[in-house]
Amino acid sequence: MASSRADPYRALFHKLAMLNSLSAEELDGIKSLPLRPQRFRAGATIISSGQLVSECCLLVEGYACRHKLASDGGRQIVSFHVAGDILDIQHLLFEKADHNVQTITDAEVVFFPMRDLRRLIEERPEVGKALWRDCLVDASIFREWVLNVGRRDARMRIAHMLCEFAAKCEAAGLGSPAQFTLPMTQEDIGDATGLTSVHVNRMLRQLADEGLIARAGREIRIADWPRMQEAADFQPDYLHLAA
Amino acid sequence: MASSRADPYRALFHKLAMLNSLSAEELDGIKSLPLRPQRFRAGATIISSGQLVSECCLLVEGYACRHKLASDGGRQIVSFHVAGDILDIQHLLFEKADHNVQTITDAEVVFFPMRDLRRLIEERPEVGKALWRDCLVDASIFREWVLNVGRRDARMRIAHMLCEFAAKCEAAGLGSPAQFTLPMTQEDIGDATGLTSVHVNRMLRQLADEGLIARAGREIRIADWPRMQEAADFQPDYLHLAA
DNA sequence: ATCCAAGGTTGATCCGGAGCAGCCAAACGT
DNA sequence: ACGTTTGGCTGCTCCGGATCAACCTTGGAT
Repeated sequence: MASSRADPYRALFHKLAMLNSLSAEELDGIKSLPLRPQRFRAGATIISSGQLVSECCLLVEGYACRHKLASDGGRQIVSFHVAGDILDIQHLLFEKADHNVQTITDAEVVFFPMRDLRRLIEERPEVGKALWRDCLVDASIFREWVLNVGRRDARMRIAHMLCEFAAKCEAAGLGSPAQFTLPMTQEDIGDATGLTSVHVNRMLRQLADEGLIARAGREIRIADWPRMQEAADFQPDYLHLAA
Repeated sequence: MASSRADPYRALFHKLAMLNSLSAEELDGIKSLPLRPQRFRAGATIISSGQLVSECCLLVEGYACRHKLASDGGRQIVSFHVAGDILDIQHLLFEKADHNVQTITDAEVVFFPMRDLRRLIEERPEVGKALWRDCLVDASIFREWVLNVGRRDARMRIAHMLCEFAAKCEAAGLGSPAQFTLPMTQEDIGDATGLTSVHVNRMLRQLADEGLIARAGREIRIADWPRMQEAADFQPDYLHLAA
């Protein structure tokens, strides 16, 4: 990871540009928001469930996830995030966090005061629309995850999770299905798919044995992307990457 | 079900009033939207995945659900809906449906042209804020469902689903945990919780044997609400029913 | 009054993934 | 260079929930 600070807006603007046509004034509006950068170590908790939140958190570099805890202590990851993702836009309208946000790798984030963001949205409704759209994509992904953990078997669940992550990385300019980094542990993958890390390990091996993926450390290569999508029941429509 | 048409706004305004302080002008703006009422039989499909949608669908009476299909034909219900719920607000910003909307009972809905709704939101940003909030609540519920199907055992999953539905019904003025109607079949409950209808049946019996619920036809009574919430790991915060 | 279709109920068997245990390899701090 | 920690890997056993198969109940339709 680079030791110098990355441009905090690059990844976000790259994402916004794909789907929304924001004017230079609107982007300047975002740039003029006061911000507070902060670095977190891998595994650090950025936001805890129940906490009152008055800032909006943008992931600038690294990887993060959101998760909830069951009464028996079981952890369910509900989303993975890459640079450019806003991690808690829901606090624009809710005071209290209903889930946790945690880093997966060392990460750099910036915080915007929610109050200033609200004002910007009032002045520049197009910015609000872009962020609203982002919420809707999030919700669509959650729906797909309900399907994934509710109705697919272990092998397919993991294949699907890999496809989605590959697609997200590609959209963020962090690689392609043919070559990307899988930053999370097998334990994390288990917590995202409702499986144990032991079983994740076996399924990854099986996918590799089938020639669907090739692993080298944390680098993953999917040689035959259409075949992998088929095996994963992955239809990327729900990511709404195209307008 | 009453044969005469219900006031299409009553349930929606009841819900909006709980969390948003919309002015009379803003509510009148909603009332002035052109609308097209339509009745559907139980089990009818209102919106199909992949379809282009240019109207917004409000459930006025009856019950509905949203679901996705896996490649093996398995159905995963991702949400249940009661009167007052908007069933597809995401089409405000997405053209194409990424999941299906289906009635559970005979139902009455009204359609608003999305174009007019967009215009209203531009003129009355508070209306947009109220709808945005609704999307965020939806997303929060999806996250809880991921946890439910990913990390809870069958008994708890069903108990949780019952608690959530009871809370939603109560908020909509359709009963209370002490007495409400469960309109869906055990097959539906299975499709929502990632279980088979056979196993749903056994778990419902078990919950009844434990005295947590009492069933009479499709009427459910939860005598000891705190004990049931405990058994279900149900903490209603994620529904964001309070401001 | 009778038929029939849905949905609810119960029993028997099977299997996918959990749980447990232990080992190995790489990365890290000192 | 060395111990320690963290994550990856593998074998074995067990169980929760799926699957298959009937049968029962209820409510419409005729």
